[in-house]
Amino acid sequence: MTARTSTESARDIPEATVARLPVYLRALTTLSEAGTGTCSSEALAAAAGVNSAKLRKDLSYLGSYGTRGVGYDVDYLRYQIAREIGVTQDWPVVIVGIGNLGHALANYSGFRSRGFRTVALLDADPARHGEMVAGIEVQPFDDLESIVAEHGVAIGVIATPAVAAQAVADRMVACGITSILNFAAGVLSVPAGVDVRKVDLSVELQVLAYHEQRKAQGELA
Amino acid sequence: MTARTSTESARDIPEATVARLPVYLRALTTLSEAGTGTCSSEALAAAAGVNSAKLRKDLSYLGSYGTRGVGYDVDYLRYQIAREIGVTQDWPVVIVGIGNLGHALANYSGFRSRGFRTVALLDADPARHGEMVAGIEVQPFDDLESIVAEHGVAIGVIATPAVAAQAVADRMVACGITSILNFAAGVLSVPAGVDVRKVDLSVELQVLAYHEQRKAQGELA
DNA sequence: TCCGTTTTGTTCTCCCGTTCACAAACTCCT
DNA sequence: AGGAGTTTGTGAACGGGAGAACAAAACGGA
Repeated sequence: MTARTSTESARDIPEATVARLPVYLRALTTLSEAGTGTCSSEALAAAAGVNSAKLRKDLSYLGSYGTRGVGYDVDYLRYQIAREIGVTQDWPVVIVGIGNLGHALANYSGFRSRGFRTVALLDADPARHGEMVAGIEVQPFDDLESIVAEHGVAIGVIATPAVAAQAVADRMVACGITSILNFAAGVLSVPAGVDVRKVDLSVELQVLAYHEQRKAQGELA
Repeated sequence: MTARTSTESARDIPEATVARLPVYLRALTTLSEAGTGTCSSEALAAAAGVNSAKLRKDLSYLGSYGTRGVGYDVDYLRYQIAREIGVTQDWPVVIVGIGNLGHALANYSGFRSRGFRTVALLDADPARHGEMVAGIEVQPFDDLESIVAEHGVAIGVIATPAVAAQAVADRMVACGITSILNFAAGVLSVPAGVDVRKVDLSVELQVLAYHEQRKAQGELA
């Protein structure tokens, strides 16, 4: 899904593993807050909802952070995963398109608590400019370039209607953004070296509908 | 991701293909609206953002709906895919948790236009009851059972805080819902036969952060 | 110190999904 | 009617990820 064409680095962690690391991170945070100091791969796997063998294999890509016969130190492992996926540092993020979804994203606490700082909310509609959302003022989309330059933004979020998405993406790429999270429908085309991840709510529902339909067919057969 | 333990049916379409069918469906709709009557696998694949060989293989699981040397009839193929994933019929949906995200979901036009009808918005907070969102009144969560029974709801959406999610899922399952779209953080445990799909916004950003960090490391190496 | 217990890290095998490559099938032109 | 040109549908090779199984390593008790 995510196009990777940039430079290869020493250890490359499988894409499937990368997608699970944030899940482990969250499980570890929960365990830590519950006062757990050490946990086995079995326990952590249960908390993360995966197979323990898969968990151990995933962690082995990062290094050897466990102790045989004992398990993993929760806080230590948590730090190692956070460092590996880069959430120990602070990532400035720009959100474009402050409709219903943009509002929800701006207010979503899960971003800030995980190292993502929303530095600007942009919208092309002048009627929205000046509105305060989640303590941040909505600014004109044309301010994109100056904001990206000022804060060194590398990650952009697109929450606009589908028709505007490609134009927004082009502007983002032009001013140096290299990672895009896209909530708009349709396919974005971006140059090599730019990562795009897409979240499509209606696709998720349609997949559920397919399985639901199959269940119904099975019953009357 | 999605646990499938229900009855196996005649043709089983690979999970990866099922996830792409909605994308093809959208591309076909766009083509149809642009007045295109026929298209090749190459053209459709470009519109959907996939490899043409993959597209043809995916479509071959549904049947043989193309014509060699010509391509696919846009409207005919669109109908076939829609029928296969079950969006020719109307799916009643319940949304639980009418915070920022719940608002966005209730207002999201992509659901209704794709055969999903929001029949109820539920929230445990009495302060929200009676509020009109997207033309629908927010009702108490305790009305879940009666609403599900009345409308024959099979699909539920969870947009609550993480702490409430498991309890909501349990109630949903107890009253007959068999497909859940979960936006809350954390792992849901449900009995076999119930499908859960999870959308985790912060996981998506963290995956981007990982790749972004790698790009940065590559530059200074 | 030595042995049994626990748990990690890793190897091996299997399966699913992707991609290539090509034969079959259809259209159009002569 | 026949041949050239297109495009589908699919067989086969390939690569990556999932899970089982086990050896290596640490701990604890006698």
